[in-house]
Amino acid sequence: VPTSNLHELGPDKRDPYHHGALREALIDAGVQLAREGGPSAIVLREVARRIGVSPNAAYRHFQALPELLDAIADEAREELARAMEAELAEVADAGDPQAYAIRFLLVAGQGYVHFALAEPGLFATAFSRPKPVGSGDLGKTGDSAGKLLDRALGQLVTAGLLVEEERGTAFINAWAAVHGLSGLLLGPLQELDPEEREAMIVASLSVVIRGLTKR
Amino acid sequence: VPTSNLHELGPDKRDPYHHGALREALIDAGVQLAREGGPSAIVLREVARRIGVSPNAAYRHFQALPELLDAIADEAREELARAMEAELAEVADAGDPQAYAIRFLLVAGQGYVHFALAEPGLFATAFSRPKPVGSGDLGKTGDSAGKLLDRALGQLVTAGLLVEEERGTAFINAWAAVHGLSGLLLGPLQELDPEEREAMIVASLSVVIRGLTKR
DNA sequence: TGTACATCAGTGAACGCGCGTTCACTGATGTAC
DNA sequence: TGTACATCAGTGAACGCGCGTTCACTGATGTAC
Repeated sequence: VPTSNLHELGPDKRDPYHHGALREALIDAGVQLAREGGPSAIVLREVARRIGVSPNAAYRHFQALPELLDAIADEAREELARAMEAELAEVADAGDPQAYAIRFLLVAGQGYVHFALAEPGLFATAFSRPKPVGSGDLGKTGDSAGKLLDRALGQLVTAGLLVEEERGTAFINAWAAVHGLSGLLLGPLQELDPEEREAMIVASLSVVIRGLTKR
Repeated sequence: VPTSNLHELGPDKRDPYHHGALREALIDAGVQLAREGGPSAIVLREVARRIGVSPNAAYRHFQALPELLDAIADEAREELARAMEAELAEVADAGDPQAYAIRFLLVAGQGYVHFALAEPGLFATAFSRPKPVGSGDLGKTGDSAGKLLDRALGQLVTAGLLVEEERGTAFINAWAAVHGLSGLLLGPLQELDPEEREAMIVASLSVVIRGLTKR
């Protein structure tokens, strides 16, 4: 194979010229670093090293490191949402809309905490460069995990378990519960064994749901 | 003043020999760095620089940097507890034990979140090197903030608002609520204005209390 | 269809920086006689 | 009370390291004629 043909064979790691999808490759490698060691493990030189590209090549695609970090954090948030969706896909609609709405919120919350426990590095990265959420558009715009929570709350409203005026409070409430639980289970409560952990997730979400829907 | 007398006058910044309280000074300076920039701002060389001591002097008092970091995180946790105590000191016992118990828990939670908002660097530092809390001794041992929460729950039990069997769940529940709220208000919800923020804190804690005490 | 040339996406070397830690040291302090 | 000496708590210099970023460059690609 003559050298001049290498480029016709598509991206080749050993031939760095015209990588073609370097931007995506940089983000992917960064996500991998985040997965392994959290936000502080994202290091431009190591990202480049993993792709087999010189460190300064990144500057063709990002103004500087922070811009790459933002892209990586975005990706981490997407992965969180995908993990939640995966768990939600298994929730069967069993006729009773009230039971379904409650179960949907519960599983969404479980998905959130499960992701934090399974991917602590990505979870921390997702919130290391927060995308501000305004009080007006809670769940409406922004990341897809927020949209899932908003959908869950909408179902509670439709089912008559939550009043529309409390939807904003409920949003923050439910989010705070799973977010806090995630932080604690990864931190001071890291010694809880898996069964205790799972029981706490369910109990915690149950209390929130009870508190929200009781009027 | 002859040079030989300097030491009799106690620690003197310009005369580094036999500083006397270097260990405490190192921790204090580290806490200050944490206050200003969070856990990642704690840097041994800068700590030493601020005291006016050579970097390696720290090795007389700490085996290595992580040991100093632990001491600083301990101190941050203490400061959190003190902030909560300060708010709790103003809670008046107004006869009704049920109302008092609820108010005590509410103010404890507010103190927690207020500290996070007022000292984000210290708050992050407090949880950057978590002291594991076992499932058996929730609030019994460990940091003093946990003891305050345990006291609050004890009062709820005494007042007949919480059953003893649910005390463990309640502990994690209430902690998760204020911890999560703190993280969100410092992160994605940082654009909420102070009134909205305060309303969310109260509303969030109310839901938890309602969910906990409703049986 | 072939060729000149601008553009694009990478390279290689170097920069200055600040870090944690180690080394051999030194001067002050406390103790034994 | 004075003196020899061990100990203690610091110093100063140096180490190796890895980082983000800048510079001038180069080879491949795409385009105009």
